Amino acid sequence: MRKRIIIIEDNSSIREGFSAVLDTVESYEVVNLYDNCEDALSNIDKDNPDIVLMDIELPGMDGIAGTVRMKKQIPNCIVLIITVLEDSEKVFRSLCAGAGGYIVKNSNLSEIVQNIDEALAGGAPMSLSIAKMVVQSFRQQQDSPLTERETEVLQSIAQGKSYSKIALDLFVSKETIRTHIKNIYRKLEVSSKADAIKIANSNKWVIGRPL
Amino acid sequence: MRKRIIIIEDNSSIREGFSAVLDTVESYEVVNLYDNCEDALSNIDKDNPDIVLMDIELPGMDGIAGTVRMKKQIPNCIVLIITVLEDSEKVFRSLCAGAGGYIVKNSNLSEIVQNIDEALAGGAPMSLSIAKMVVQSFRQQQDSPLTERETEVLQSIAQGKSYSKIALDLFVSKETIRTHIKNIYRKLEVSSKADAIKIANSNKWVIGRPL
DNA sequence: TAAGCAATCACCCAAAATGGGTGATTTTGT
DNA sequence: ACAAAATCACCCATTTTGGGTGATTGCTTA
Repeated sequence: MRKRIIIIEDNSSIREGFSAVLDTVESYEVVNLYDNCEDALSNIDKDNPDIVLMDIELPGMDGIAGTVRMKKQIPNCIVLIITVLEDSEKVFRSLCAGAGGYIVKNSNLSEIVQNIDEALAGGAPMSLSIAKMVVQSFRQQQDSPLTERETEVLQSIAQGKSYSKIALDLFVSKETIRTHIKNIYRKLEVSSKADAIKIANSNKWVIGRPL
Repeated sequence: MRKRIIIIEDNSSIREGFSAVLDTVESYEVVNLYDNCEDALSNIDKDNPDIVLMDIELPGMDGIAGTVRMKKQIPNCIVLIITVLEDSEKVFRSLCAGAGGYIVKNSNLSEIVQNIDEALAGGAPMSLSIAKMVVQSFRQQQDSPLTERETEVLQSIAQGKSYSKIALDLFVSKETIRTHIKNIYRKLEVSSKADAIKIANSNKWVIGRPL
């Protein structure tokens, strides 16, 4: 049976281009084209796609939120993100949202078909370059102004712990933790937990994920 | 000039095996073998390695902490983790710690040499399977008991924001946020921010990384 | 050796945040 | 139409937080 494909992409050239290209493939059937998620979502049951090609940058609901809803509606469909490999943050978030893989915008027909077939076959349709990019984005920077202990404390703050709890966990006095916090605030030039976490995170001075 | 290599691995068979194999390569020089990080660290300046092959599971300081200190001592050296591809959590953490790549324990000579040469060449010596595994570990679970709004609120909590700040950001009253928190606590059967974050994180009900 | 940094701890204070309770209304989706 | 979700309000006591101004110990490095 031919695989049903829908394309959600606001750039009409790219949208029509992909569509034209995919329609030449025997085993595919492009059932619908959309320039936004909302319309696609409201037709999703009728379209009943096997594959969704989704742009990340979209007017209204973006491709990440769209992916979440799409997977909720029809969990068996595979969402492939159409990307230009620029924003590793967005790529990462769409992965978390349940995207099944990627298609690079300037791919040629055979690459696109290969990606889709990989996805259909259940393999992880993720190119090495994308995986590397995402993983790369987790590398900790080495030039943090924070000491190891301060990083540890900030990490605990990011886990929502109170000063007292951190003190217990690190076997020191609450006052010691307070001192560390004060030093962290001074070094990062902030005066609240949220700001400290934001600064430290954007500079990758702490590990992004609570472990 | 021959590249200086040290191997840190507590299993003597693997350690000696790698050493023997690498010594047959013209461009490599295995300068030392260790069965723990501590000894390796104290000799690091003398050994002055270009490449460190490091096991993750080690007695005493583990390979992740070892990687951090190693990179701090000699930032230019490349740490390659010797792994059996089992624990995606550990793999992820070693990436964050600054590991430059991976070598699978059962690799044959040509694979090992290829990985090391890739690392030396500055490429990211990471197999697709490892990258996939790590990225996979970030997939959000779909069966969260939390609503979208509640997830959003918990996410903000994990960013260290106060109820007032969250209320401002989401354009609702502080009381609304408090209600959401109460519902979150009830659903997760906890009664503190830290516990809620811990539960939600271990079940991947929130995206692991603060964005 | 002296200076500097890191890590530890203490006490003061006022403002803010938190957790729990008990309500309510409106919107949304099925 | 019913249930779930999202919104808001006011009560209460306790804890947490941020800022200040100290101090001691140990390590490193100029």
